This record gives sequence, C-alpha cells and structure tokens, in this order.
Amino acid sequence: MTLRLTNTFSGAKEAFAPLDTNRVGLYVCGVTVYDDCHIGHARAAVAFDTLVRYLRHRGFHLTYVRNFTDIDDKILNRAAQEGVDWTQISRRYVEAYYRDMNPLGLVRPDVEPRATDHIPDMLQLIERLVEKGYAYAAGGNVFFAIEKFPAYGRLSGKNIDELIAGARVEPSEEKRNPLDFALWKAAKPGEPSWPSPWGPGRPGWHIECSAMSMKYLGESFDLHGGGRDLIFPHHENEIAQSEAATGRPFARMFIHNGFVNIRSEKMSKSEGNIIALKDIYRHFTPEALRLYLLSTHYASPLDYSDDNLRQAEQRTFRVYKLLSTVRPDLSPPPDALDAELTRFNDVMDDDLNTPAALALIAGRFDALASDLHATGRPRPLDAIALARAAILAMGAPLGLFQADPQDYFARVTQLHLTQIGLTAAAIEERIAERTQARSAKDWARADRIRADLKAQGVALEDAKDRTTWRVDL
RNA sequence: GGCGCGGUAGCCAAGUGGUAAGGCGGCAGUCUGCAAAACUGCUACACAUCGGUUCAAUUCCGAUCCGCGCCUCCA
Repeated sequence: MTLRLTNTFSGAKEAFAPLDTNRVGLYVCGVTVYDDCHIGHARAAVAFDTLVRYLRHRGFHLTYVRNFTDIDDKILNRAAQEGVDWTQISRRYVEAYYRDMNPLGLVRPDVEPRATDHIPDMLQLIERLVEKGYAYAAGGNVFFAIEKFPAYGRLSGKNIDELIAGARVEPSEEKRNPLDFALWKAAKPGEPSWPSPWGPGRPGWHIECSAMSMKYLGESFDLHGGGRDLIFPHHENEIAQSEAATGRPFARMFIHNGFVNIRSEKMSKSEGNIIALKDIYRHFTPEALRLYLLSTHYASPLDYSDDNLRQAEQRTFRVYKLLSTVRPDLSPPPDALDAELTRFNDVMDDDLNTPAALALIAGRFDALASDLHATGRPRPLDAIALARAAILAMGAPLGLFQADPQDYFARVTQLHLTQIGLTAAAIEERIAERTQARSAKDWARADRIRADLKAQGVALEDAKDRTTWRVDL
C-alpha cells in the first residue's frame, strides 16, 4: 500500500507521490511568538511530528521546515502592554515554545526559520510580484491584487464575489479590492521597521511563509501543513502570492489538523478557555498528553477532557509497567517484526490512522501480558520478545513508549507527590506503621491507613513479603 | 447568508456495500486477612431521523434535525 493523505485541495485522501522521492519537503506553519503554548499548539505539533516520523519510517528522505513568526501585530501589542522592546517578547516566547513543546518529544525540524531573518527574501518576492503586476504600492504599503490571480479561493473553496459581498474587512482607502492583502506594511510611528523600496515598513503576515518555504524547499514542494484555521486566508494567500511570483505550482498537498475544543467550543483567546501546556504538565506527563492526542484522528475535532487525559496517563503507566517486566536481553529473530510492521504501515498509510495503530499496539500489549503470566506452560520467550519489540517498533513512529520505564515512573510519581503534597519518606513511614498493624492482625488499623493514603492519592499494594506503593493516577 | 465538517454502545474512538476495531467503565473468577495491582472470562437494545438506489446500507444519494468550524487574529 502507499501512503494516502487528505489533501485540503480536494478534501479527499490522495496518494502521496512526492516530486522527488529523494528529497521530500514539508513546511509547517509554526507559531507567532507572543504567548505560552496551549494544547491546540500541542495537537498541531504532535500531528505533524507524527507525519514526519512516519514519512521517515517509510523511508522518505524528508526536509522538515517549521517557522517562527517573530514580527507581528500581536507581538507589538504585547510589547506595548508590558512596556518592553518587542524583541524581548519574541525572544521570550521562542524560549517558551521550546520549554512547552520539547517535553512532547518532538523531532526537531531541519530548519526553523524566523521571519525577521528573512526580510531580504520577502522583499525580493514582493518586488517580483510588483514587477509582474500582481501587487501594487499604496501609501508605503504593498498589496496583493487578488483579482489578478484567477485561482484565488481554490484551496478554501471560496467564491471571490461572495467573499467580497460578505467581507467583514474594513474597506481600506488604499486597497483596490477589500480582499487584497498586505505584502508590506508601512511603518507607523514607533514601530519597528526595515528599509524597502516603498519606504520603511514590515512584512505582512503571509509573505514570510512563501519566502521561507520556497527558500528552503524550492518553488514547488510536496507538503504544507498547519491548523485548519490557516486554510483561509493564510494558506490561500500564500498560494496566490507564491504561484503568482513563480508561475509554478506551490505546495502540492495541504494537510490541516483539527482543533481542540473545550465543551464542544473552539478554544480561543476570545472565549477565554485556553488550556496552557504548562498547566497540563502540572497534572499529567507529556507522554500521556501525546497518547491522548493520538487517540483521535488528527483531522477530527478533539473535545478536551481531563478525564480522558487521565485515562491516557493510566494507559501509559500500564504499558511501561508491562514493558519493564520483560527481561531486557530478550530480542526477537531478525525478520519476525515484518508482519507486525506491515499491519501497522497499512493502517498508518490510510491518512495516519493513529487510533487504529494504537489498537494494534493494544493487541500486542494483551498478548505480551498474557504470555508473561503464562501458568502451567513454559513462558513463550520468543513470543514475549516479539510482542515487546512490536510495541516498541510501532510506538517509535508515534513517539510513544520509547522512554526508560523507570524514568517515566519517576516522573509521574514526582508529579503526583508534588500535587498531593506528600513525600516518599512520609508514605514509607505510614507503610511501616501499617506493616506493624498487619503483623498484629489489627486489620481495622491497617485498612484505615490504607484508606487514608488512598484518599490522598497513594495506592498500596501488598505483595507476599512487602508492601509497595504507587501514585493513584 | 456563502463554504465545509461531524452525529457509532455509559464515556472516548476506528471502520466497512453483506449486521461493526480498540481503550475506559461495568460484572464475575483467580490471587489476597480484606483489598489493590495483575491475569482470565463476560458484558453492552451502538451506527441521529425519514426517504431513495441496491439482492443487501451504518457505509452510496436526497431531505430533515442537532452540534461545530471557516468567511476577522488564531494550531
């Protein structure tokens, strides 16, 4: 089977056939750095990270580019609010991006271009558009004339006349058409600016992605991605300005991830229902979040729920617990994994069906658990080795289950102890107390201690010779 | 208003022209002082509604209802 992906141009799954199998290009619209990352950013990042991992798993030689928008109205507004230089804001939130996103185990893009490092590239592109008659200068601004580009609306399926009729855009005196968009914005007093043939100013939002994607991936490349909300106008405008300038097709496939909703409503600044990653991480491990995000297909809406995230944490815990019980020296015969991976590839080839892939992992999990608990028969070591290897091999393109189980346990335990305000020493003390009660057969007292700890979020497990504890997820 | 997406068991969530993965939950068993964990088995009247096409539809087509998104910054 070949990989099929939903292409926004057609709305249908299409076979992924790169221009050149030796050099597949993917450009993903990153973030504007003016605030902390939220769970929606995480979803987009994980979706495209999975695409990257899977493409490489399938043998494609991929160049992955993801930008930072580091000059923008929102950044300037925030700087003005705080009374600091705008570069402080952009620098701070690039750092915040890595702080929030690195824990998710994201593959680092090959290139992470920043808009402000590419002003000359953008100016060149704008000049080309002006020369070709697709853009016009007005009052120090430069606008793209959408009526010069007949294919405008092709990605988003919008009809230009209807857009104009229903445009909520304030008609600007400088724009010939209300839908024309800024390639270059004249500097207002006090704003940062760069020199240009049209006077000092700064780039419009869309031009950076055209300039940077084509610079690193070529004028035509394979894949371009981002959140659904970028379809219009951002990606529509990128296509228009890029194809107008080069006369060649821009990205061949557009891939868009669905939103994270809160109680069925879109999470957004204006709704005030943003869930920041740093807040999630106070309660859950990044890997559980990743598993949670992958349990829904990337293009579908995902209704955020604490409870489902907790289930993902429990699931992660169980998988690591099982993996940690397998002897580390066991390994399967060389080609034994092929059949497993074929099944995995088949479901992932179908538009990255991660829920189905997770079901396959669940199947291997059950087999492994069952074999490890084999009673009345010799432990099937080959099957055990194979099942574990399969879980790890299928987990790799998903970015799951690759950590050292002990590291995961340490992290999740520390997280919860911090939350509930208990220390390991305090728990051990209570256990010692209870062990005494138990040897005295004072079951009431022993059970009370156990119930107390349970109420605080610590579960006790009595083994033959000793009592262990774990955080109650 | 224009364009688009979705409605699958208690919850989450795949999928298919021939009565439907997986997870969570629930129930029972083994184990245990009792539990928990783990394993084993079981569980569910699930495919929004109404028509149509078809030998056969949850899967295709149409309509209806409901929910959501984009059209303005937004992952």
